[in-house]
Amino acid sequence: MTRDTRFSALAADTRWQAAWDADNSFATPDIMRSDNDRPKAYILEMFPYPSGRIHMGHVRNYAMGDVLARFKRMTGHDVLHPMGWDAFGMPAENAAMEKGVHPGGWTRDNIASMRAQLKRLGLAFDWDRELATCEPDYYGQEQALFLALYEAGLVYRKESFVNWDPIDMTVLANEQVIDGRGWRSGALVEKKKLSQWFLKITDFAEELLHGLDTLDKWPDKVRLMQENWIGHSKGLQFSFKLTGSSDGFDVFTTRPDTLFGASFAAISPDHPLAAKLAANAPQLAEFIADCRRQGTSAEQLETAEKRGFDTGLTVEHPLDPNWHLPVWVVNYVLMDYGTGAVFGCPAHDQRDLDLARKYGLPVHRVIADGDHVAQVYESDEAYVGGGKLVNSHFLDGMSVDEAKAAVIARAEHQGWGKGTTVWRLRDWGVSRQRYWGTPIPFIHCDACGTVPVPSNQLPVVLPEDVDFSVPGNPLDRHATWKHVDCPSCGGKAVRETDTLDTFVDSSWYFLRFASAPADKPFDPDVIARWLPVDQYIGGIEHAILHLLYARFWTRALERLGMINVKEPFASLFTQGMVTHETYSRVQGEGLPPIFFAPTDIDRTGDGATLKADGSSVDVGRVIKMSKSKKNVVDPDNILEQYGADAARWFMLSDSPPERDLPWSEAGIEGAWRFVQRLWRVFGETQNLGDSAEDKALARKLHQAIAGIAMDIEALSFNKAVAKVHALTNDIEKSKPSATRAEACRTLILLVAPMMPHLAEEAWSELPDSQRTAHLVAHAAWPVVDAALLVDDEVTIAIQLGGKLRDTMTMAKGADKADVEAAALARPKIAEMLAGATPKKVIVVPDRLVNIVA
RNA sequence: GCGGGCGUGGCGGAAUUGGUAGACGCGCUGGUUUUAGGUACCAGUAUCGUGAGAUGUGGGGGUUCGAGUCCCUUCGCCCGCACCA
Repeated sequence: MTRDTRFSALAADTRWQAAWDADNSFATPDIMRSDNDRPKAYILEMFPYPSGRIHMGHVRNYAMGDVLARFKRMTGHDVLHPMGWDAFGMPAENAAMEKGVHPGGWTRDNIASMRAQLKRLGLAFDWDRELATCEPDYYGQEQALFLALYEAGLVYRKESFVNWDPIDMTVLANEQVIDGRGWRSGALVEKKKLSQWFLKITDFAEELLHGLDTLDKWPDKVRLMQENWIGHSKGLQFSFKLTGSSDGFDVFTTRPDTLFGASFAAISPDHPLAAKLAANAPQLAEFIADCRRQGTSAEQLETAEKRGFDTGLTVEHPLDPNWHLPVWVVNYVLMDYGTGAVFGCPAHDQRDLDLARKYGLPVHRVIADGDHVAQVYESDEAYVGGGKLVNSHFLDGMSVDEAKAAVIARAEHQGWGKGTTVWRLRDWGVSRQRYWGTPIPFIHCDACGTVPVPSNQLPVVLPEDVDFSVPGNPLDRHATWKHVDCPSCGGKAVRETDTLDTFVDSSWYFLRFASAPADKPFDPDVIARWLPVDQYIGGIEHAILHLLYARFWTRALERLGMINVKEPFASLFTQGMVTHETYSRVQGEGLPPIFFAPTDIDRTGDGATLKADGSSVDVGRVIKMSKSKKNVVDPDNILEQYGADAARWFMLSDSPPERDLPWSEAGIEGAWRFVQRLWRVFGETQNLGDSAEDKALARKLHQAIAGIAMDIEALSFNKAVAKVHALTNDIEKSKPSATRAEACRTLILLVAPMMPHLAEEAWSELPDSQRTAHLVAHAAWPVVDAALLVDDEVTIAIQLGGKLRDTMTMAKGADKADVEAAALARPKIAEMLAGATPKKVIVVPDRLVNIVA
């Protein structure tokens, strides 16, 4: 049989994808089978939103999970590696409005084309477990879970603000608010209060915080971000009494030590007192209305210029009844945090200082900053560091922590306040005034109030006949869907027309992947076997919200006794983005630059020209691939040109997986050339040459087997790739031998998780006697000969005063004294020492000798 | 603004976690093979210096026999901020 000198990637991709399909190679084993003694591996990548096309970020994410899943299969695990679709969400409704298509049809078409793209990558998914959150068999079960949480008292309704577009008469997402205006209408966005559904995630604040301690296989940065997000803080809650009134309001502070530096009390524009005062004060009402045009995001609130309105009221200082502080309504105090009111201490809080300087309020130092102790505070930068208390009566001389404790103790003793813990975490608002989401299974009845939909009437299915020609929620104006009989009294009633936040959909999909019975959300016994997910892989942008919500949902179901796991993801890996340089040309003053796609560009040395006319364009920074900057590379073109294995290989090469990966034409071509190079090496599997053994190569082979396995386990794919390169170099440099032939055969297995099509092709060429399975997909990872892992000689560095001067080869494990003597005996070293006796000699076994002269 | 992260040759990065900085790849330079281009193969490639050598991990300072790694400080870039997914 003659062998092609070139590996035909396209033909191999098709052939082996068909073979895996026919063989059902990646079916999930029945984990409940009675004789099962294999370890399990649940490998999960964050499921994608079906936008229509996969992008390189997906390719990278799924290539990583795939390598791990295939590797785990080779190392004898029961593997669950599923794929599905986070299929509800705004883009489908936007498409409906812009193109007149139905969100369902648009979404399902997108799923079909993205599924085909993923299949072309040769990903080892169990497609039988595919799910889409927009299908009633999924969201119906989600409704059942939502009702279970409701029964358990974890769901409630309250009034809350939304971004309201007064022209389009619709609720906007934060991303639809640009510079305070609606993205379509351009209208100034207002905050509007609506009655909405909430999940009591705050009930779990403490658990979610302490649970982080058990997640030792999560990145520290993610745990830290979640810790800060949950935001456990201890402080003082106390009441300010309004001067000349028995009324007052509560404030919370984490800095009770600075109480003597107070110069005003501040309440949120959304504080009840502000609303009460505004009723008789048109200017204050106008100020509050103005604040509500700021939008709802914390970022907008905190970056906006600090502004305030003096209500004219004053409150008594709790430590000195004769000291009166003015009460201001300020735009940076959040109603959702603490009590919605604070005292302002400008010297030691930047926001308060900004406000004080703007309105000429007093600024008193109470914490000494080194030698600076004067009460009058001059700087425009607040001092937030530690130090001794000054200008603070009985607190003078104490440290910040002592003063905090002293003030709290006095407040508790005198009865005007108490030490309190507050959480930054807020309850999760899950209401969305939109069509394309899971209907919230409730019915509003004038007589009975808000009534859950009885479980035998689930799922509440979204109506298909909806009209997107006018803005707003089509469910709300649907002619028939919302009108139902009350399940309780049988009278006329209306359905809840809000749908669930799509984060709810992604908060339990990993359970449904493991077990998806038709009549209930999941089977707890099966969940008990598969969960937790052994390796979860996704973008760092999900570090807080998605991951926190999924943890909460899992704990809530556990509290309800529905499952027995507390933490859904045992190990988390956050991969970096795929980036590309940008090509642009300025159009003229005031105009945004025009961007060009990489496919329209010829890259020359340090510049770039347009293919169409050869004119030059500017090469811009390397940034995340995005449609608006046109710096995207379509995976389909790459697959067609180079095949799946080259694409996968490039995604895994070079950049550490947690860091960004800059896509380049040169890079993918390099990967493609390496695929061809391996193909040639795989042609040497039967070339025994003259010698039977090549000890040095055997050593390198076994070091590679062990090293690559370790790197894959650690998801350090770039290092695994480097080791494959190094072994390939070693094989090519060595003379034909039985060892070399064996190394070539073993190399097939080593690259199989990363380049499965090439591996199958090479594997199929081996005689049956050299194959442990008919497909490499079923083959076992090669066994390491531990005796070959250690070298018997090591190179030892010789330093003089920490600078490298010489190296020598010694037997591994050589005695310290021998190593020292050998180093001192080196002619170069002796010459440099010139007979002087070293002060000190440091010997690091098998590593180096440092001689301090 | 708040929270988190990253920074090493022309480029992506490696460095057994305080012990020979630059593995491996890309690119580039020179050469061989090929009708030619591509492919493939061989050699070289941190910087300065003819050399011995010196310098070098964003900048500055420190700890240490020894720092890319630890500490302080500073600059730049990226991610998240609760209705994007």
